[in-house]
Amino acid sequence: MNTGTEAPRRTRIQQEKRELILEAALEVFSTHGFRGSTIDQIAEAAGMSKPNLLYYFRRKEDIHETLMQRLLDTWLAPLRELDDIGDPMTELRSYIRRKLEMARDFPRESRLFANEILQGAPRIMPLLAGELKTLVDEKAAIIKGWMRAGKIAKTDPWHLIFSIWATTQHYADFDVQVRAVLGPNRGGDGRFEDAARFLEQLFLEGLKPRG
Amino acid sequence: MNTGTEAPRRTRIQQEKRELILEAALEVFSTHGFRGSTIDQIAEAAGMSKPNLLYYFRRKEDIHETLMQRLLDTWLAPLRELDDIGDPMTELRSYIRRKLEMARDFPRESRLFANEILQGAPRIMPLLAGELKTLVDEKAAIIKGWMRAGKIAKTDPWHLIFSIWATTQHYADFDVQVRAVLGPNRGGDGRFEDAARFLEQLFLEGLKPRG
DNA sequence: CTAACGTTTGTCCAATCGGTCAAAAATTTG
DNA sequence: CAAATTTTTGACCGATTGGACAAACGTTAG
Repeated sequence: MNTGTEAPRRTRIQQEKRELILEAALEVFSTHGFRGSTIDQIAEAAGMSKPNLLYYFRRKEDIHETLMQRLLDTWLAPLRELDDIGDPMTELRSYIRRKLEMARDFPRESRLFANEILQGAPRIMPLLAGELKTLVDEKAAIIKGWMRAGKIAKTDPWHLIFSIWATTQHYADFDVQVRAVLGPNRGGDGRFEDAARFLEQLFLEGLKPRG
Repeated sequence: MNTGTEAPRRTRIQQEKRELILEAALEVFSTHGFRGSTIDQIAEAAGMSKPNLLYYFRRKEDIHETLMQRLLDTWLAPLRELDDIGDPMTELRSYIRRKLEMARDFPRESRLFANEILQGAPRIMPLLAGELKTLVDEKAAIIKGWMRAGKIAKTDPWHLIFSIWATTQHYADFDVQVRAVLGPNRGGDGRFEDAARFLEQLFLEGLKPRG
């Protein structure tokens, strides 16, 4: 019976339907949070009946859990890519760029994550204090090395990472506010390029007037 | 009967109980969002029965609405204080500091706001595109004046404001993650001072190594 | 005292929630 | 084809939701 693979064996139709449900759930969870979302909403968004959805995911939590697991892998990929083989300033700049691109291309994933953290991270707390902390500490050490070598200004590497997260994810999580404030002209598709230009200058040179 | 004040006349006990409810609701709404919170939760947190709570606020939405109205006044106060009578760089620095202090002292208000925006700002959208946009445009003009005068580096004033919002509010909205990553030692009460030091340097000089 | 008014609560309601289940329908297998 | 298996659905369940309501309670003014 066992096909030999480790993952739970699923038919082609199961794979497709599960994917459909996860796509719908991402849409719903990211805009209403976990408790604010209903199975009916997700089922309707996925174009199937509630019992049918529950045939593929037995509990509401299972959908959310699967979604979060996938999210964290892709979400931390940019940070994982940060290493000290290249020029430090270039390395940081491309990390910021990649992060901003993720906010632009995967805003729902960003909001899903933000919702979870905002509400106290009840479902991923161990991951934050474990895997995430380890990764950040590791990258902070690299950055600290750059500072010691005089390649970038001496400052707090952890808060530097926080500031990159905050500024880039802001364009996904607070997108409604950003667009409302920028208005129809400046708030169009070009806003991400404006943001990229601004962030590059901010992290590179700050606001002190140039000579 | 009328005391002469314009506000709806309320007995002393009504004022107190309403305040109690709003305090409890802030706690609950800020951690579970609007849909994720229940009247029972708020009533229990306020130490009264559900019907008693509904005697002071007829609907769940009324509580949330009152909370949001109060929030926006105090929330935008720091930005309102920004004017061009002082030294630009000092003015910006103290705005950042005030904003960070608000994230430290009023994290629940920050999260309440973040929850609302994250979910598409269904209840305050007109305010964002109206009052908020007007205020930001006004301040952006002041900042632009500073840039023209060569007082600070030329860049996008709107995205500058966004970056200040993002970096400061991050310490309230993502507090759980910040503390988890920093760990018990660096994540203690001193984290806000570390953040203040870092942000000051970031916005002042950026990351380019100093000569 | 009593009447009037403001406050509090127990009880109830319809709607919605997450989830179950048996049976129908569709698909795959022999 | 028919049997076995997988997929889909309608009906239903207990729990929880936001809210209504009348009765009870407390307080104050005359």
